[in-house]
Amino acid sequence: MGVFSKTCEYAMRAVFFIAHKTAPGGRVGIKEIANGIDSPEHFLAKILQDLSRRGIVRSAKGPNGGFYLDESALKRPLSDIVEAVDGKGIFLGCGLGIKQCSEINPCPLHHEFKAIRNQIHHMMYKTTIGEFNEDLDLGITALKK
Amino acid sequence: MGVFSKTCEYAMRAVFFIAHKTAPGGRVGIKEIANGIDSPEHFLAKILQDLSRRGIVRSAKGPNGGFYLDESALKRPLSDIVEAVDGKGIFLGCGLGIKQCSEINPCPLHHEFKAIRNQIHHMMYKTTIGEFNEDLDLGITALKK
DNA sequence: GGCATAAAAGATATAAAACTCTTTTGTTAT
DNA sequence: ATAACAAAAGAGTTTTATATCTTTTATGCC
Ligand code: FES
Ligand code: FES
Repeated sequence: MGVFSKTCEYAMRAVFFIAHKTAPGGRVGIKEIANGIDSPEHFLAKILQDLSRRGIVRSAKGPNGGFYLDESALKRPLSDIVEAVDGKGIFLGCGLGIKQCSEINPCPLHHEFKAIRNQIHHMMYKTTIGEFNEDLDLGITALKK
Repeated sequence: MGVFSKTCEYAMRAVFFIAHKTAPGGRVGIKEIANGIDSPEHFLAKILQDLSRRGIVRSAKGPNGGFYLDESALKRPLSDIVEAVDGKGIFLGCGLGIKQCSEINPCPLHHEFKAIRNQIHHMMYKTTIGEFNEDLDLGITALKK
């Protein structure tokens, strides 16, 4: 696996996709999202259900239903999604897996690892869900392949 | 999970432990290692078997047997262990999980993620297996709790 | 040789993550 | 009201990661 779980990767890509597709208003259905980010449809549905319960995305059933975001969601940091799905472990845990990362009982990598871990956190925290809409529009960045 | 798999975490801690314990020569048994890094004994045995097959650690059966390292191993980069256990995915894969991380078809996080990923790689590559023996001796750093 | 030691190898077991399928519930439009 | 639509919920299955247990093989010592 990479740095994040597959579930988390799908979650992030899906949210970016929803942000992009519904920027002009409207909703986007699970099939289109799954297709747009190249993920298994039913599995993604589960993930989005969860994000919906946690208030990160919104959803509507029935005709013209689908997923969308409210205004405030676009300004949320990406770290909210990571924490919702994978927990805070990645931002706080020891690189060598000892029970408790601390200054008092540090592992050999502590100093250097902490710096990198904080950078990951910082990157995810300053990145907002909505900030890539333009790039996606222009095709400068992509969410699959 | 953290950045690395549990298997990989155990592997790194075990190798540091072996490096430390056998610095003066001799070998160290699986029980002592498992105890010293707080890991399940039989599971760790599997991991070390694997590292042994890959030539990262050495082992000897019978009385006074156990695990040890040859000279050159102490100078190996930690990244060798990570690659042996988790593969290169963590050093090369896309942060959002798209099939292929590339400059041509980058995901929204590509630029920033790549920088961090390279730092992880660099940290693991410049860190050698033997370089923490002194700190461990002095109790400045620890491999459990 | 015979015994003790200790890792290697093999076979399972358990749990968690990843993925699939079916049914239910709520919505909209006719 | 009913038919079509689309997500929610529930109940699986499959795969991968993690962990345990048992048997075999190699080594050193007497
Ligand atoms: S103790 Fe290992 S990273 Fe802090
Ligand atoms: S394409 Fe996502 S990190 Fe390079």
